[in-house]
Amino acid sequence: MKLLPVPENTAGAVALQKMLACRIISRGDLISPGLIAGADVSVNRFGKIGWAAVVVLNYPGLDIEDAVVVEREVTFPYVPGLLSFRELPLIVSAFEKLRIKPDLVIMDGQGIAHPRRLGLAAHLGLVIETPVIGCAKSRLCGEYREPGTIKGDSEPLIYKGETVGTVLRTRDGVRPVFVSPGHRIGINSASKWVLNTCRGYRLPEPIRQAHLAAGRHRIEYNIGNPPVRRT
DNA sequence: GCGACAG
DNA sequence: ATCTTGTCGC
Repeated sequence: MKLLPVPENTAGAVALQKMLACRIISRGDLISPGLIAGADVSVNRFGKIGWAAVVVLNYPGLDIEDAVVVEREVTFPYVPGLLSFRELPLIVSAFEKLRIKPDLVIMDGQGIAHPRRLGLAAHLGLVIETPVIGCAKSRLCGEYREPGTIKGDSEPLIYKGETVGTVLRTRDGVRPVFVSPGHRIGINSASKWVLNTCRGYRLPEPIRQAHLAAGRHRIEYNIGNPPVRRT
């Protein structure tokens, strides 16, 4: 089956998600992933062009070993719950250009903490057949109690009576992040590796570096293509 | 019908 | 996501 088609409409996209979700493996642990990648997408103001960045870091050093940024037109609109159809084409093509393949990926967005259990990170895991963790900056679905205020404090994220992820404080006094398995990793291991790759900032280093890389390319584009202005 | 709603 | 400088707080 085609894992990432261009959906005819939202109904088709939803139907595909329901079929793919049953393939997700949300269990397992990783003992020592020597290479951890971060992925993120930046889209310009009009949602016309996007930049997908994938940065591979070694662990535990977290030095950059490889980085790829892909620039491409974004076609699918942003619809809550259907984000993967908008961003995955870019992300996947960036992964294909990577010289070094990571043992684990941390992706900006939800994993199985999704209405149909197929958030961006889960969908990515199926496509690249690699362990992926979803680490989102805000909630899409599910309920939770506010975790303690200290780095490492956490609370389960529960959706329809089922624990789908972890609300995790990655730094003292900042808003928590929403961690959930994407594919080939369990809930506990997912939050463990997010915490292990946090170095003084709210977001784990792999995602932070990917975000920075994508942003740099967007700036370059803006310099070469000055925005038209009205006087 | 109403509110919620990753990026 | 993006538009954006200074500013309040640990």
